Amino acid sequence: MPELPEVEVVRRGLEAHALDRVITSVEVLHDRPVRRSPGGASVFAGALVGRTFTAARRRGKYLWLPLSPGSSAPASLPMGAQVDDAVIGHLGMSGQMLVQPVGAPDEKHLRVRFTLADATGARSELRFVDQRMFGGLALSAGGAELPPEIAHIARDLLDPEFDLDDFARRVRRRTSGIKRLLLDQTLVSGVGNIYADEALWRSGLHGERPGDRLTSAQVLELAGHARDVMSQALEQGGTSFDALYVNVNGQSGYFDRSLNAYGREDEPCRRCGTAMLRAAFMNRSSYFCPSCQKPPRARRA
DNA sequence: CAAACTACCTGACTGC
DNA sequence: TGCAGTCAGGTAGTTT
Repeated sequence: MPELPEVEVVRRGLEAHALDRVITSVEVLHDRPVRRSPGGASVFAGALVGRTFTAARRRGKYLWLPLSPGSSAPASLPMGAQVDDAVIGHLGMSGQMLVQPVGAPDEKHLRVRFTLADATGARSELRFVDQRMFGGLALSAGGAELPPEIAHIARDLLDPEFDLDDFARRVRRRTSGIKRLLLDQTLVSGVGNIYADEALWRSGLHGERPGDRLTSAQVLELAGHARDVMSQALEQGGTSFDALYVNVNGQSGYFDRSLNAYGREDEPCRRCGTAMLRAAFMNRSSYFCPSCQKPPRARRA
């Protein structure tokens, strides 16, 4: 499951292999991944032919690819509606962006195929592959700046402009459990279930501790741990786009070697030896050490 | 506004 | 062997 480090690897791969090439054709093999694109598959494909991706940018787990100028807005949209300044992408649970030679066998879950031609005319394919289709691609009027569709997504912990003090202030105004707040993309983006559990374990905090019962220092330490876990994963992540397929499938080795909390039910805590627990949380699981991460006392009524 | 819930997806796995 | 059930989980949308 791609989390922020994996998405950053994908962004770098796109930057290296998908920019400054003319899109000569777009084939949408399944409608669902373009479900949020205005006008659907036909507008999506039609608007992109002849255009060029000019950059690969990221906010949290969202990617966007600004486009070279187009001729006009698609006729099927209302007058003045402009939707084709960038392509927004999200990998969801199982999405991959692959660069393949023209004619390489289709992946089982290939959803969208872009054929690209470089200045010499040499062609390649950019493919969006997504088994479970939580992810998707969409046209946006956003352009080079943050597209409006993802304006609600906060900066992430690897972003030099992330405002730690503001984050701590906002967390400490909330009554929800800290794990829920870590996963709230309007407070901080890019933290998924795995890294949330890791950061909480490193901080010795239970995920149900309410935000307003944390000190500023605790929030700052937690954010630091979350940032460290993700930057370490990024360092160990793929170095070449060829390795991307492996990385995006979670086989980079990072998860096997470096996780201290996620997936370790009944295994000894690497700090104190106590058996780790698993608890149901938001239709998924939380893993924690019951000794290092004490649950909060019930709030007085 | 904040909080909490559900829907969306497919495939691997488990138990009968 | 098959079939039903469970689990994985990010985000948008709805409800309270």
